[in-house]
Amino acid sequence: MGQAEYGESHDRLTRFMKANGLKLTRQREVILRAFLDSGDHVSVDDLLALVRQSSPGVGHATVYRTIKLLVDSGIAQEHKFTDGATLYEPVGDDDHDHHDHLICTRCGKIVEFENDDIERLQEEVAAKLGYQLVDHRMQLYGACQIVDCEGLADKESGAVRLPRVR
Amino acid sequence: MGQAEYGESHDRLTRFMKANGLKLTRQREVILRAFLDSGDHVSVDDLLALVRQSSPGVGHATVYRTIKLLVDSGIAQEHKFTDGATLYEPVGDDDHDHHDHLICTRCGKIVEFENDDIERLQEEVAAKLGYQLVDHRMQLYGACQIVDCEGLADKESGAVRLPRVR
DNA sequence: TTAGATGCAAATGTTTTGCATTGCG
DNA sequence: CGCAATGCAAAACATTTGCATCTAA
Repeated sequence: MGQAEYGESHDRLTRFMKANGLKLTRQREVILRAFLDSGDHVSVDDLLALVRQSSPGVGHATVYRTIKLLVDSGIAQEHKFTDGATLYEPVGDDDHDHHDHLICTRCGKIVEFENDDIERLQEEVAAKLGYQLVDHRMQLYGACQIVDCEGLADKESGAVRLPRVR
Repeated sequence: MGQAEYGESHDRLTRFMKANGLKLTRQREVILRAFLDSGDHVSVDDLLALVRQSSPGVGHATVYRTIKLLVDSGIAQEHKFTDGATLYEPVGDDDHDHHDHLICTRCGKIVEFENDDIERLQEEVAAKLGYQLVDHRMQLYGACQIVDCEGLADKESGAVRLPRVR
């Protein structure tokens, strides 16, 4: 989210590659571009389809391997929802980073939100139990009251821009 | 979790079966007993192994099918963590129901906790976005400061009794 | 008796891996 | 040139399903 630009992410990827003795291949560049163009919440399969529009020869194993690289280099974020394949979204360049998801149980639409109070309480809980918080997953599942929700196809689930909920 | 007793769960299962025109088979009783005996956070594979100690002939498909029944009848709760198989735990008879998990990133130990403030905030967030909250998943991943943690085998992850964190 | 349950094997869907070949640096 | 990356096919997992057989009610 947050309109990650290609150049910036490309630089980041290049740096990551260099730092780890990896190579910047044609496929990796194509995958990166497709990933950033896609917007958000794509599965490896989605991404493969996008990539193949311009580069039909790319194998799915390459996409699996590359998306992991994007995660490790801080370009992509991984989300495992209750079912289906793992989804990935670009990490924002801006400050909207710690967000969670609310998934509509009727149409599968994914809404992103952030709530600093919850975030803070999570830290507190972990600390009180004697843990150093490393990561968290929070997903809310709910039915939306909006009319157009029900009609949405399962695949037609565009995410909504970050509301800041207080 | 709240020491679910066999008799009680058995009754519940019987009622559920009757209500849905299903049958209470030998296998289902064995699986139920093994599940309750196990304590908590078992995978279908764990459960199958337990079941086969007393009933070697049971097939894994049966366990998959039965554990779903236990979930539907309110005896078991399902948890999908970041990796590995889905884990199940008995639902407590007592009032400790809405709890979440903190998973140690070093040893995999699962600590349960409940925090009403977070719970309330989740409801609030959903409501403000126009959703009726149906379910939620919250998992904290952290490294514990306790000495004996590091040594624990990956499989040796016993869950700790519900601390109420405020 | 009969609808539902079982056990097996096979199918599914997602992700990983082995390996011969290709290509970046 | 040499090591890493690719593409393919196959393997690895977790879970589901088809089907002939069994069994609870």
